[in-house]
Amino acid sequence: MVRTRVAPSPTGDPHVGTAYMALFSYCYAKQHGGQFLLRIEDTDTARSTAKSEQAIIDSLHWLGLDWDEGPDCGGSKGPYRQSERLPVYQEYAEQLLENDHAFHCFCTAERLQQMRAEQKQNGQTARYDGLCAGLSAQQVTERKAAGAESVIRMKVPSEGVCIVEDALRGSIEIEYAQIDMQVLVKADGFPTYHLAVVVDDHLMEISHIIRGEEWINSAPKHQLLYGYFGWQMPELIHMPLLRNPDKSKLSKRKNPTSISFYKDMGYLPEALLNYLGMLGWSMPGGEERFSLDDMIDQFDISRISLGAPVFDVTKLKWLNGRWLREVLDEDGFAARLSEWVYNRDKLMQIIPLVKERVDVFSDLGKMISFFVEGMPDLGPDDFDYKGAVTEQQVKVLQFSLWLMEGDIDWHSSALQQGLVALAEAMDMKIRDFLKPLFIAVSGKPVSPPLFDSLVVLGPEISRGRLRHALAVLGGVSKKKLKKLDSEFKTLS
RNA sequence: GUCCCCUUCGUCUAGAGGCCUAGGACUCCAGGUUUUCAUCCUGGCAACGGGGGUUCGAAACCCCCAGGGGACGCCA
Repeated sequence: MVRTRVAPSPTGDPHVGTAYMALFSYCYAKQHGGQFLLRIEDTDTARSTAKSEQAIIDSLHWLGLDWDEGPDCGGSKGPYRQSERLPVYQEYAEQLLENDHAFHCFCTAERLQQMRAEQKQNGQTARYDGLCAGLSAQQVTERKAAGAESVIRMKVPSEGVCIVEDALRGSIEIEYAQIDMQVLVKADGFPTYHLAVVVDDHLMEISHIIRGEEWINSAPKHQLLYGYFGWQMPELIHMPLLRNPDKSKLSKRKNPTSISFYKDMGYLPEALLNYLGMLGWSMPGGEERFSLDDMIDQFDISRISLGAPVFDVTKLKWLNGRWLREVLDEDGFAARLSEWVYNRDKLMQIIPLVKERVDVFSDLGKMISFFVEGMPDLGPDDFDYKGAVTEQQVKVLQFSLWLMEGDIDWHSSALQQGLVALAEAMDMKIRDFLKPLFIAVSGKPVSPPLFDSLVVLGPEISRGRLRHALAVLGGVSKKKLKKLDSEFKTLS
């Protein structure tokens, strides 16, 4: 039985890279008549949020990548949220300890940092030096009794070569000496990714792991753990990483990476999926427009190319256009359009903002057009008003963007509070402060109330517009960004 | 720095030793259709990273180099 999974961590916006892995995992499972599951990897207590988990679930459902088992729908191998499986990991960590495959480690962060720095300086791979590996049971007990914090690390052979099989690349050889004695259980008692993923994939009977290439280097650790437990290793399929136009790993600083951004911009889920499918994979017949079902029918991992593809929004846009005009008839188009923006929920959000400002319906057009625009059509001239200082505007926009990228509740009052506080910290009148934001967000010097508008637009589009405005104003150099960053930090 | 992965037009890709004077698509340019624009159609620009092998024959196989990317966390 083929069983695949996608296992995102609920930190921040749901990423197109997650959708990419989910798509390939889904296709592989479905093609083989197997199951696809969703597991939430929330073992990082500091960064995981329920909000993010919900956003991931919503985004993947929007795309139509539905799972057979998961935290929202249950299943026989649950729970599917790692924070709810703590006793399970504890049991297996205990087992490793008993069989001498793991050990307690009391090293401090400072010591580890120093050790790594020295190793790197000596041209070695940074790796735990094994100081605590030889501690006796008695020593461990004593130190614990004395209240010392500790973690559990896995043991790794000091010699030899580990060979992991990748379904796309064949054998990959990595010397054990290169492999770190990974922490398996943190001081807070939570497992790290490495322990949790192995235990869960085995218990959930995952047969094929489709994940990003970034994981290749930790595959030996996982294989070692499978060996320690006496479990069968699943097939490994490492997908190439999606990249920014500058070839670095796809990141939100350089490219919109959030699935909801594309949803809010008015892309069709079918088109996004289709585009993701053509990155690193192609239909045997060379068709560029294909549906999820087409992909499942024709899927074949031997058609995956290994060069990491650049996520090119221009081509995605063209593809979306094809779906819009070639696949949808007029009824379908109308249905999708109202689903996107002219739905009742959205209108009910917008109406309170414009009702007082309108005499006849025909006044409405120019007032609300910015709610349905992607990026407003802006030029530097639009920021040229009485008393305008570009330098200052850039600062306002960049600082506001950072504020909005932070952990802020996307509600009118929270946004108002945050921005007003920022204006005060910058010693600016709120009116002057808000002006460039109005222009950036609405494309006009006047618009319905800003904070409420931001809420209607949503975080993705709002941030996108601020970035767009910054670019219109000439962009911010790396050097300047650094300077602004330190200034921003002193303010907040 | 150490280790790992990758390498065909600017970008996404086809290519499983002869069908390759390397095909398609996006972008861009030129032309046509269209009252405008868009769509659509036609055409054009543009690539096998370099060097060694193997072979009658290499974009494809092997080796070296270079370039790019990734990993080196009590993040995932």
